[in-house]
Amino acid sequence: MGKNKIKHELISHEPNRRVTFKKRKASLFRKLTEITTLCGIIACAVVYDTSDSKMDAWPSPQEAFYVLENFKKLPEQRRGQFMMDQKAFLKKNISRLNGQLERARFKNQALDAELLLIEYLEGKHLSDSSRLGSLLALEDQLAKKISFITNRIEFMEVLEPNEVDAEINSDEMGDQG
Amino acid sequence: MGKNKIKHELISHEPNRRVTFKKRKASLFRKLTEITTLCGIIACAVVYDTSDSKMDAWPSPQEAFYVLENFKKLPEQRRGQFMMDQKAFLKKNISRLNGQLERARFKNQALDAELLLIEYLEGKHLSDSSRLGSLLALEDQLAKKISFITNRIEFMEVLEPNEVDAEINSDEMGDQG
DNA sequence: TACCCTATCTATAACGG
DNA sequence: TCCGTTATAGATAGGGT
Repeated sequence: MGKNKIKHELISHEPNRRVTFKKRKASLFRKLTEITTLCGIIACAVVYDTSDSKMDAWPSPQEAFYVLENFKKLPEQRRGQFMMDQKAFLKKNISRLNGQLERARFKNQALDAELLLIEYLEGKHLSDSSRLGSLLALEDQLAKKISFITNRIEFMEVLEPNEVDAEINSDEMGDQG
Repeated sequence: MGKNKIKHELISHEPNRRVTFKKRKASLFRKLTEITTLCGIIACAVVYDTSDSKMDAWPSPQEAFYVLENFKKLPEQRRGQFMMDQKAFLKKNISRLNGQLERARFKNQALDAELLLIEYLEGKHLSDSSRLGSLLALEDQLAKKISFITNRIEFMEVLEPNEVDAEINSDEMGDQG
C-alpha cells in the first residue's frame, strides 16, 4: 500500500525500516483495537525489536501477559481443542523455558510485575474491561489489595535497586484482600 | 474498508460478526508476518474468542508464549532502558492512582482488570516462594488463580448483549474513521 | 459455513518541510 | 526524527454462489 509496492523481505534501508516499523506497529495495534471491539473477543500482541531490546504490547504489557497466561491454561479448563494436540510440544518448550528461568533472577521479575501492575492500573483499565458491572461487590476487597500492592511499590521505590532485589526475594504477597 | 463503513462497536449481527472476525484475524496475522519480516522484529499475538473458548495465536501458541516470557524477562536484562523509565513513570502514578482509587473512581470496567492483575500477582508470588522449580508447577498454581478470574470473564459473557453494549459504549473509544 | 467478487474504505511507501 | 501529504497497494463489508 503506498506509492510503491515493496517486497516481503527485510527492509535494508534502516531509516525506512524504522519508519515502517513505527507505522505498522501503530496500525497493528489499531487493528487489534478494532477486532476486539467489532468482534467482542479478547486479544493481545507483543512486538519485540531485538535490535534495541524494546518491547511494546497491546492492549498493555499486563493484559497481554494475562491473555497469554489464560491461553496457557485453556486446555485444562476447556479441553480446548486447539491446544490439546500441541500440549506435548508445549511441554518441551516449557522445560526449555524453565532452563532459562532457572538462571534468571526471579526477584527482578517480581519487581517488574508489580511495576507493571501500577502502570496498568494507571493507564489501561479504561480500555477493555468495561463489562464487569457485577464485580462492584468486590470493590472493597479490591481496594485493599490495591492498597497493599501500592504500598509495596512505594516501599520499593525508596530502596536502592540492589536492596530491592533482596527485599523482593523475601517478600510475600499472601492474601491481603 | 468495504462497501460500507462500519461503526467501531460490537457487530450485533452475529453471522457478520463471525465472518468479520475470521477475515480480520487472518489479516491481523498476515500483518504480523509482514511486520516481522519487513522490520526484522519479533512479535506474537493471541486472539481469544470468549464465546466459544477458541484461541488462536501467531506465529504459534508456543512461540507466542515464548515471546511473552522474554517480555517478562526484559526488565532484568535491560533495566537501564525499560525498568528505570518505568520506575520514574511509576512514582508519579502512584499518588495519582491512589487518588483515583480513593475517589471511588472504580468504574465497572476497571474492576475485573484490576482483579485479574492482583490475583495474578498473588499467584506469581506464591510461585516465587516455591522458587519456580519448574514452569509446569507454576502452571498449576497459576491455573487456580486464573481460574477464578476466568470465571469472572465468563460471567461477563452471559450478560445481555444490550447491557454489554451499553457498557462498552460508555467507554472511550476514539473514532475509527 | 465457506468462498469469491468488487465497490469502497484504509493503510502506507515516498516525499517534503 | 517527526509530521503532514499524496498516490497506490491492500483490506474488507456486503452480497452472490
